[in-house]
Amino acid sequence: MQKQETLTKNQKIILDLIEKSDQPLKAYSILFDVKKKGINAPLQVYRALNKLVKIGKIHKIESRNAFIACKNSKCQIAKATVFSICESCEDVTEIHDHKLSEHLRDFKDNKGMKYNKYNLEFFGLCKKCI
Amino acid sequence: MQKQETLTKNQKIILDLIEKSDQPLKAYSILFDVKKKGINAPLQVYRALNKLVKIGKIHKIESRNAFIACKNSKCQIAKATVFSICESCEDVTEIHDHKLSEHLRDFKDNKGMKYNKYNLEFFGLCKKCI
DNA sequence: TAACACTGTGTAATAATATAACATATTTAA
DNA sequence: TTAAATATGTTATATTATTACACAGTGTTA
Repeated sequence: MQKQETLTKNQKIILDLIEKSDQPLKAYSILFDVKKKGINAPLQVYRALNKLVKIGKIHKIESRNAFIACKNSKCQIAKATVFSICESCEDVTEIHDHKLSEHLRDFKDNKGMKYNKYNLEFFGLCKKCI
Repeated sequence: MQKQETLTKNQKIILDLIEKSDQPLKAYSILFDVKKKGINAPLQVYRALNKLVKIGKIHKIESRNAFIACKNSKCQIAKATVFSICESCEDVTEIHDHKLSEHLRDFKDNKGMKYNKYNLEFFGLCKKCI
């Protein structure tokens, strides 16, 4: 069981917006969209985004500087993310593959490093774009 | 056998610099360092970086917006990269793990997507920082 | 209750990362 | 030897993200 986070007003507004989109949103496009709700400055957006990432409600697509909601409602996994990204249409999908997750979770390098997180991004062409 | 790329002057200058560092360098720190060699503008740096990434001589650490040389001299693998990143000292190491590479290379999602590239970043604490 | 830590807010300014647009030069290939 | 492709140099600008400061709310804890 995990502590149920209570979101603040700004965090809710921004999470709502991201959850309504099935594709990643960029910080300044979020800013544009939430101006009508009284969020005026980049920092207000980034603060909310950082918090939402931290608690696993959204993930950052590092190669795209964009943020996508985690569809896995029970997801506490801010720490183990896998995405597929179409380089043509930029469609992004989060991948939940048990075997792959296991493999990555159990991965040990030869340097004695202790991992607590990973992010994997696959690139290619989606069905539509092939 | 692969076509041996001939690098231009700017590309060589920037590759040299990155190869001399065992840690990732950021574009504007590269710019600062190569100003004495007559490279004056961000775009000159980014153009060289993009080319070097494309031919696999360097890799971009997406989560850090930084560039590291590929130590694997035979590396044609701009397309399959794995890194370990220490979140305390920011030490970055490229990982070459045959079994892991195989697993990732062979990964198929359930959406019929055709992958041609992936990037995996592990985060944690290195030996020194534990 | 007051003192404190902690987290969040709002605002302005600025830093850091990256690309567009244009004119020109060099290299490669037909 | 012309055309296509790639690279250069420069200026300006777009995009992404943080610093710094003043203050407000919430929950200890003493």
